[in-house]
Amino acid sequence: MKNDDICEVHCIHKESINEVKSKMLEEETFQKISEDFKILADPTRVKILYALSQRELCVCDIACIVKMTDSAVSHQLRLLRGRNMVKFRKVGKMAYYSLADEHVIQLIKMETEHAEE
Amino acid sequence: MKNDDICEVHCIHKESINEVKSKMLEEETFQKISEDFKILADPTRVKILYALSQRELCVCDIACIVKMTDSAVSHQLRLLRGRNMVKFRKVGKMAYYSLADEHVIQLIKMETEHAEE
DNA sequence: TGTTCAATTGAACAGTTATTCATATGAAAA
DNA sequence: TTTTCATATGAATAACTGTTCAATTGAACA
Repeated sequence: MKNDDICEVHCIHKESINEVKSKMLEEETFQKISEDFKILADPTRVKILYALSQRELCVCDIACIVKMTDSAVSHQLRLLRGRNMVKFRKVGKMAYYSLADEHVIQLIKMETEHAEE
Repeated sequence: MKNDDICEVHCIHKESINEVKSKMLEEETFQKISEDFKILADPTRVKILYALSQRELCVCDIACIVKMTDSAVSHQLRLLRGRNMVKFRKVGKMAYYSLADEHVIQLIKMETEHAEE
């Protein structure tokens, strides 16, 4: 196996490595976690989510609030929809979006407080 | 100003917009928040931080644990150092890294629990 | 002094991503 | 039906990012 080879030769602290290795999470879990954070790694998306945490809004309103084109906002909403982070209802031509997952807002609020130091 | 123009013509819910707009954070704050999350938007960095939350480790050990080359790990550590998320002490040729900010681990743990549903 | 080795660094490459622009959809109003 | 308008979408572009590779640094030891 290649995994071990990387170390076997040069690594120094075998005990530390084994101890920490045994506590590591699944590869898949780390992947999932970073993918979730990736959603919040863009200011436009954070703004959209923050705005939606205040109240339900249509695409046009969001675009106005976050100062982006309708198209750009729509693309981001599509992404957020795919992640089940927002939901929407159609009324005529318009689409009203709202938060589907309050969890993200907790993360954002937590980070806001930490940033304000 | 261009900011208003985007809306003025077509936007529908002026009250909603004004209400939400007044509650929005500073542009700079959103920028800062998303930059912080960007750090956690990569599985290798999450693994490194998680490993360091278990104990102090040298570059070589980390490389072994996260299954990456020393070089790749060193590049990421440089980035994390720049953000004051890790600190290190030199002992001879080796560099022992540890967490400088417990806050990130809280975020990761929070996201882990949420991911395990 | 010269060699070895952990760590660092810069340049290059490949892969990803956010925005723009043009176009399409589909519902309401004319 | 035809036009209008909110939203959605695909393709293209530009900017960014993570890893690799080659080379360097600097400490320990022969």
